[in-house]
Amino acid sequence: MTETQVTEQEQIRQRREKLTALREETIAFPTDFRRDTLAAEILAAYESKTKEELEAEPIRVKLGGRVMTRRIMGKASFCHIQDMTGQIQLYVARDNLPEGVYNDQFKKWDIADIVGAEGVLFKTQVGELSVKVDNIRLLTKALRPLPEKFHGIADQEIKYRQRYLDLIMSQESRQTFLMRSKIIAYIRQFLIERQFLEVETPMMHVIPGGASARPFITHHNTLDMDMYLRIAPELYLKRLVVGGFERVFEVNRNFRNEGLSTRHNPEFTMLEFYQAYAEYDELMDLTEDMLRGIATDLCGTTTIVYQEHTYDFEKPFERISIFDSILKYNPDLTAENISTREAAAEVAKKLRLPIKDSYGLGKIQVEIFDATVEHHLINPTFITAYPVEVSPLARRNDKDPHVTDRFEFFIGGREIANGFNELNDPEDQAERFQRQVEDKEAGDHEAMHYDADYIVALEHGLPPTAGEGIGIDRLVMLFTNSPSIRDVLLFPHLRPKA
RNA sequence: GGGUCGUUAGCUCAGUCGGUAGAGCACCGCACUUUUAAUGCGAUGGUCGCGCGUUCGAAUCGCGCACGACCCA
Repeated sequence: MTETQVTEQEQIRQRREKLTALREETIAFPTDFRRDTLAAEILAAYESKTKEELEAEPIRVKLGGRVMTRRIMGKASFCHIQDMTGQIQLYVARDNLPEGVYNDQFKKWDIADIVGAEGVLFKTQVGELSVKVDNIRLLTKALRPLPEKFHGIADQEIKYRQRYLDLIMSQESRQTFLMRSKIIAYIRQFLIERQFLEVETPMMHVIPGGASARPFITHHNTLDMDMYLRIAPELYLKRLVVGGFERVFEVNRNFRNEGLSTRHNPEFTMLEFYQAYAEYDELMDLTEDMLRGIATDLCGTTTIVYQEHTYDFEKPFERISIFDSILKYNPDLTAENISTREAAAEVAKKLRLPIKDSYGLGKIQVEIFDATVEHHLINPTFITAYPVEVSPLARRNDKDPHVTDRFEFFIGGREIANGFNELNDPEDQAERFQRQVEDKEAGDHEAMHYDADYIVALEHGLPPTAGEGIGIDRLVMLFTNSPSIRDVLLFPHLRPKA
């Protein structure tokens, strides 16, 4: 006996013994079983049939699934099996099966085992559509028991670390990830219909760019150089627009070396898309259409409930500049209070915000916004006209050179999207990168690098373009009423198990 | 980084004032051919998160650590 077998719990040991016996008499893990239908398909098609109709015209089915419950009553049993669509009840009686199968096989199987069964549909005394089984096989022996059937898994840690158990046990959790898949598929279709081309750009960057964030560092052995996991695909996608792919998008992972929280995971999924010959207000329209479409087509309603709030996706979303939003939510402030660096710094000081000497007016305005406005943005809201200082890749506004043609989108006090007219002036971009390098040298770890190759691309000519990024995880949280980003990530990052 | 709560059987949870570790589900045995949290009877199963301390004696009290959840920055 090995070390593990000695310490193994009794229940696992018993199952392992059954597997050993199984190996001796047959192929323990057969692969030749084929099913011809699924639990939910059967329920959808025959639920409405009466007991008599099912008896008059017997319907044969072959199903595979995991045994979730078992009620053994001597020579007959009921059990529910679960496949990817849901559960259906099997009626397994000794006299309906080939000689010996019931006593020598079926009764020795356990909850969690995976079986293949065939038989005819019937209605039980209380009217549950079930399968009267006349042939059943064990397909996969499960060596470990399932969590308690009634309460399921209460420990969040187990739900995250052993997601497969959560998926087996929780219909709600399966629903969330089904919805996630549908949302992403919807977005793909939505963009492809509008002539966007889906592309894949590098995950490993020599210069991390496209966002303000600390990157993960990795190392390429052959080239003997450090590389960075991407923090955003932006600069590559815009290179593609230079190349003539005038509408592109990518849905994929970004990596940011930051803390973990209910809203942050080190790797998260971002949609970025770029449309030449468009401006940012058109992307706001497109974003509204997309979100309204997800609500209508996938949720079946424009009224979205998230935690304690209800959102109406029917109405047009509010659009307000960051400057005006500060005044709106700080009635004691006037335009003068946030129009000069000196006055704004005074306001920030009263709010006890940490303001560094290197911060200009724009950065201070954004700090005030983050502290006093962001959490108020419960209803879907576009905040526009972000300062140039915090928007190193966005095009300067023609009328007000202090701000950019940019917006961010908020729901429930959370940032969901960020879009702007792309800065396609290579000389302006070079100056902005230079400014970022100065910030980095001054100690700002999140400041951008100077990407000379990207400047060369811009020098070849980026057509007038608007682009946007949407945080998919946060979007899925919204549409699945999930309080934590971990609830919408199949395998969220946790601290290593002790 | 700070605060609050939690960690006891495979799972869900009790555990009184510090005095031999409890229940339900699961599992095992017996009975049971329309059950569905099946039922009835019986049995098995424990490094009480880890470490140190207080004490005649610690799941219980104290300190530290680990992990998790929530809130705050």
